[in-house]
Amino acid sequence: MSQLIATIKHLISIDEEEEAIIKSLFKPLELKAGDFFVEEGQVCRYVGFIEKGLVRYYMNDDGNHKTLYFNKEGEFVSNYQSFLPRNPSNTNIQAIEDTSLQVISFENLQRLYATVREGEKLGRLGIESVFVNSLEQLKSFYRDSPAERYRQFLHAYAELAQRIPQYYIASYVGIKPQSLSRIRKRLVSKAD
Amino acid sequence: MSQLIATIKHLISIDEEEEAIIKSLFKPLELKAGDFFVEEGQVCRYVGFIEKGLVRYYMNDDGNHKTLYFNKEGEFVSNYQSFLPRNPSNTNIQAIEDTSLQVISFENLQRLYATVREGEKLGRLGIESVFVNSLEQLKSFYRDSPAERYRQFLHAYAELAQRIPQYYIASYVGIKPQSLSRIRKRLVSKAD
DNA sequence: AGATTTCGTTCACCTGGGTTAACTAATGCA
DNA sequence: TGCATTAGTTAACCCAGGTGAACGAAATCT
Repeated sequence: MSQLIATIKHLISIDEEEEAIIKSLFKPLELKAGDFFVEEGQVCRYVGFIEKGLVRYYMNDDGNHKTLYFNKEGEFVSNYQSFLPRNPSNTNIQAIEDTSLQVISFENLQRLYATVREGEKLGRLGIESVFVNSLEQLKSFYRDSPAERYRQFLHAYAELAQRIPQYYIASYVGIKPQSLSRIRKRLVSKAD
Repeated sequence: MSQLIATIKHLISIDEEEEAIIKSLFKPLELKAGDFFVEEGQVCRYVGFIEKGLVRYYMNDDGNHKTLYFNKEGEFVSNYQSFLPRNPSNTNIQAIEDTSLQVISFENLQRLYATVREGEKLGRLGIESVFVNSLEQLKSFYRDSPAERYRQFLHAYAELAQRIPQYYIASYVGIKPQSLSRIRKRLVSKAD
């Protein structure tokens, strides 16, 4: 919980009273590896803050799982496209490892907006960062080859590369595991 | 201006007084074909509503222009990633045709939020729709081949295909003009 | 109208990711 | 502990898009 408060304090100023309110609005959630934070067809009921663990977003392309994103400890997780308008989700969010979260419901988030002075700002910053991430990822598809996207993934998530299976990384990069193997081989021979 | 009001009424309820306020907060802007709504490095100062004409978003990938999106009459246009946090834009928005807009500044948008009862909702719906579009586009890169993306473009923007040069469409689809020519030829031969 | 640039097409050749399949190593399970 | 499944690698072949160049048709300029 202290991690969550620290992260929020990086984004907005809160006093002790507000800190107490925020703490009362979140509740813990534990996911085992393989459990779902949201599943396709369900409405995403929470925004979660990951204290420990790792989740992946993926969509189902008849049978094929395409990995869209990862979130790790210290980050917020939600399908805002489902959470905000309260529509059924068209993507899945699944724990890759056993994962501990603090989650806030839609109703409690409205309370947070109403009672914490910079609450709305917090919400806005959260959405903005998700939005910017998705745009950056889109731009990367326009700009970069799969090999380059893999290189950037390693660069941006060096420590995660150990915890995420290759075939999820391949999927995130937009290619097949066999192709990622090939790319890795090419990178090693070009070793720098 | 009446187009703008009609579009807003599709999204939220406003009374006559609010309608008058909204009208007072927008001002007209005319762009000649080739003019910029925002240019890289500038802060995007407006959200615009296109009354007539057509714009494209593109990013500069050292010399290569990658087209990210199009907006036509009846749609809102802005680089929210620059407009909201008031950061310099990393993309360009350029008129493809002579374009007539009604634009609202950041300050006036805050006034709209403050004085129109469902103003905040209007803002939220606007952002949400842009966000959803960008996610759908990202998913399409994971799911679909360039040929399929072109097919979907024709389906979604049938009337625009006449007004947008091929090489912009190719760029939007994520391929070279030569490849788009090839794809078009394949589509014709498979004619259905 | 004539000259020039821009746009779209076609072609030949190249390249990198997809596919299928085989194999090994690691992991999970009984 | 041993067996079965899953994960990662390699290889051969295929194919769609990239590249560079050439060409004709439009659009633009003077």
